[in-house]
Amino acid sequence: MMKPPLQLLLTDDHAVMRAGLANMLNSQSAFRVVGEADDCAATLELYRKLKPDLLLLDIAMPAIDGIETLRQLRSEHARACVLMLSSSDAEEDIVHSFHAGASGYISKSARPAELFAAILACHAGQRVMSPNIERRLAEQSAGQALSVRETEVLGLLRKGLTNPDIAELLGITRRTAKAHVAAILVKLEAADRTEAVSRGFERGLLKP
Amino acid sequence: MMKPPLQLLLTDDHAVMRAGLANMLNSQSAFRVVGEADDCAATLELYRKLKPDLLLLDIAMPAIDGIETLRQLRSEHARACVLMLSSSDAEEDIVHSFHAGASGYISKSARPAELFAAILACHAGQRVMSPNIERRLAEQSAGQALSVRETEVLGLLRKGLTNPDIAELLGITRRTAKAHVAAILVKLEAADRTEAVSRGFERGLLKP
DNA sequence: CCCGGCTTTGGCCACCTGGCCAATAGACAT
DNA sequence: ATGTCTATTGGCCAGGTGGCCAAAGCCGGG
Repeated sequence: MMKPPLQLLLTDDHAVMRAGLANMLNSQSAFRVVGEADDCAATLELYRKLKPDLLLLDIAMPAIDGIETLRQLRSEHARACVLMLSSSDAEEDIVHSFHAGASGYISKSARPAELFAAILACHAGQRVMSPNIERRLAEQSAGQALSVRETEVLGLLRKGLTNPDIAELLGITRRTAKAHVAAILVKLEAADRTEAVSRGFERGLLKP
Repeated sequence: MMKPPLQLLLTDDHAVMRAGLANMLNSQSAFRVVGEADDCAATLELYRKLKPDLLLLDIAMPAIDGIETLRQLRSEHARACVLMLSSSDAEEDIVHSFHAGASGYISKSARPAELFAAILACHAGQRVMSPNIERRLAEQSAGQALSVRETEVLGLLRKGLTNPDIAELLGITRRTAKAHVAAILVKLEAADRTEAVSRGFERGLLKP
């Protein structure tokens, strides 16, 4: 006796990836792709309509990224089962995904069999991670996390703002702006604000 | 009477993408995926062995990226037909791809039918680009290209080096280093070196 | 053969930067 | 309640930054 296939919803802004993934998953009797979305709005709409067993959600998307999409979905469907698909493996994405309520996180570098297993495990209520992702999380937890304010300041540094600029924009003194920058430099192990921004991109704190 | 299917070689570091793509392409009678590679070395090796009609090559790869892989392949097989697959659509990648001898360039956001058409057109000897990529190239040619030296300096800025640091490293005076930085700021329309680095990431001049 | 771009170099100056000293108030966790 | 973390603020200073003036040699395309 066969179980009915799992109903899957796919979200990825790359049509080629969606089509390939759908093709591959549908060739497995355990899965059935019932819908595809290419952005946040379509995902929420299809989720309401289709009530899939699991959502496969790509992290990197233009405008509203996968993490924000996940947040919005969660606020509506608290028990949704969502497996994040990542290309970057930036540690920030992983941490944020789980904070936003992801059920699992798997890299696109995973072999198909690993993906299948991840979907099943995820649906069975387990927290799923690619082996190499677990390794990364462990080794990189050495890097301090930026506070909310610091992340905000990093975003301003990126735009080329000086400390006085930042102070005015945030309504604080330039001394305080300077303190935030100093904290960022320490936490990102950067020699100056320029290297800090570059580290921001490397760590996924900043998106191109 | 059917033509024999086109023999395709697939290169992408993401196994999920490869498998999905292979699945999709093989479901078309016009195509046949004869090999898959996940890095530069495997690509060169399989190309020699299989002599495919066309190589579908992903741009973004760790260690040796698609563009460098393309260069190496070209130096060996001058007439190879290579269609670049991109996730980023950064203009730098596109320009460099064609410089390195790509036959075509298509975004992963393209619909499957567009991909099929691109493969056929590419094999027929045409230069292929996604419509939205052509648009980008036109509108962004406004941005000046960095010279070789300037690109080199941008890479050093990213590491947090000061002008004196750069001067010493490159064996030039600090005045000259300063001149290069100034040129970079103008061309990237950046207010300071920090914004320049951030622009570098946005434009694909720098890779995370 | 000439034009244009790349690379190289000098000095002057107002401004910004990051390191150093130390301290207070609020939030959240234990 | 005690403690840790965060955000906030002040002044001093050596050194780096970016804008401004201008100009030379070299190389490849027209």
